[in-house]
Amino acid sequence: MKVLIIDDEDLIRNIIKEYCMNEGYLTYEARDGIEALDLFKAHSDIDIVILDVMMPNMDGLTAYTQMKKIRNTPTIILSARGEEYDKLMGFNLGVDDYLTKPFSPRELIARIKAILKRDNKVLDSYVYKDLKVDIRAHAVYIGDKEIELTPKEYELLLYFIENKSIALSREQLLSKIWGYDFFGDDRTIDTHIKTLRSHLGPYRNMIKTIRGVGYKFEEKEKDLTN
Amino acid sequence: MKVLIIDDEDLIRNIIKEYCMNEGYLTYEARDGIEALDLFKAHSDIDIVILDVMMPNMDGLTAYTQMKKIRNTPTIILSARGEEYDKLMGFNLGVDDYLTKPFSPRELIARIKAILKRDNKVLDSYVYKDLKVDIRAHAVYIGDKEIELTPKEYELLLYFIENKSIALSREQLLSKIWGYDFFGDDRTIDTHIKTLRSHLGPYRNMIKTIRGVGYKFEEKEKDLTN
DNA sequence: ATTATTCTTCATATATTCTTCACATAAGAT
DNA sequence: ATCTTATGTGAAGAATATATGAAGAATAAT
Repeated sequence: MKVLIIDDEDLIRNIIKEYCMNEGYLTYEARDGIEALDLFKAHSDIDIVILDVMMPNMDGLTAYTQMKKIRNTPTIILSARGEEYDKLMGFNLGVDDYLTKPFSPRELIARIKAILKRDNKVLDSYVYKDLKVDIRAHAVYIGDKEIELTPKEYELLLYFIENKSIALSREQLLSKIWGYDFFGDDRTIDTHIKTLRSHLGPYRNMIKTIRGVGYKFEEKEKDLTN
Repeated sequence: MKVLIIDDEDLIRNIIKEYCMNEGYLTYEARDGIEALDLFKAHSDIDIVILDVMMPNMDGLTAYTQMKKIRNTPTIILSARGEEYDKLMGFNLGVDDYLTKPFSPRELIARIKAILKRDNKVLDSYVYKDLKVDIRAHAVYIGDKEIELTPKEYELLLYFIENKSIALSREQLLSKIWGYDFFGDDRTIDTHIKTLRSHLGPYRNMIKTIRGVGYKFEEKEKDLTN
């Protein structure tokens, strides 16, 4: 488990770090939003983010917004004041959890565990119109007909679903699905996208090409009538 | 219901015993792993084992290992040490439940009940078309003809039935059927799948291969017409 | 101890999937 | 409109995973 801790106060960071290490989690640390974003971009294997809203350079909410654009990683937000809570709600951001300082580290660890646990069995299934992905069965259906996907296609589709409406670069897809130790060609993605699309049949347009960037999965098929 | 209580502390043993008797369970008691094993061997009607990890002569985990070799009886492990490490190990070993001392006897009873309940709701027969598995008789039929399965094949089939429509990894099958202490090759599963399939004859396609993952048991034979 | 059965491993065969490449097509830029 | 660049696509060989057969090891039965 890898935790990204973002807080400008050394004391807080260290306490959190200690507790995380105690649980056997690996930690990355950042002092502000800029650092945090760099780390977040560089390490796609981060499992959870712990983020202080009050920070110099780039405030927590901005950093949070940016990170969500890159990847959908569970995040716990820390705040010194209760007022910030309203702000968060105002943003209507899908924050995973929220803690006000001062908090007990035990409480934090408990919440981390809860989120990671919840995350491990995130969705049992995904349904959009008559496209269904049953994760326990490791199967994909259109209507009641099962469509056979290869391992890579299945993983791709799952990753798209977990990150719907987020533009994903080829780099990102490679590192997340193929692993950091893949040194092949970017364009191999294209071929898998091709076959995945063809398997998705009428839903092929849910995978949208973003020229110069990569691909994005959206819950609306492009209009086929033109 | 017969409970084997293994703990070197008389006090703890007696408390557990009291509560068990209150529930109408019969109890066997052992002070250490050696005694426990003797009792366990002698009484094949033991329904559940409650085991302290810290004991003289033979420690709990060793005793646990030995018992698992003899029979697969649900086990609740007790530990005085709160370290997460032990807990994790416990769970990885396929223990049914885990409690850290001090625990409330009520909690223990609740867990015993949960396990026994889970254990009892196991179906006593499974039927699909003319494939019949009579669990009480430990026999499998296709039509009227009994098909002879080896122990591993039978356990595999049963586990598949209990987890139908769920993708099962080789790891999972190994740890559940072979036990956590099997250090052999993953691929030995394949061979058992092969022989089980061949024994299942016309139903061989109910065991579906999920490439890159493992196997899945489904209540529909793969369509052979295409 | 001997025999029979079952389990595990290994080598090989087969099937599927992955990757790359070349070329076609489409989108933006000039 | 043309050029440039990025993506789409089909095909083929490489890489990988699973299926299978056989043999020795382990276990249980006699």
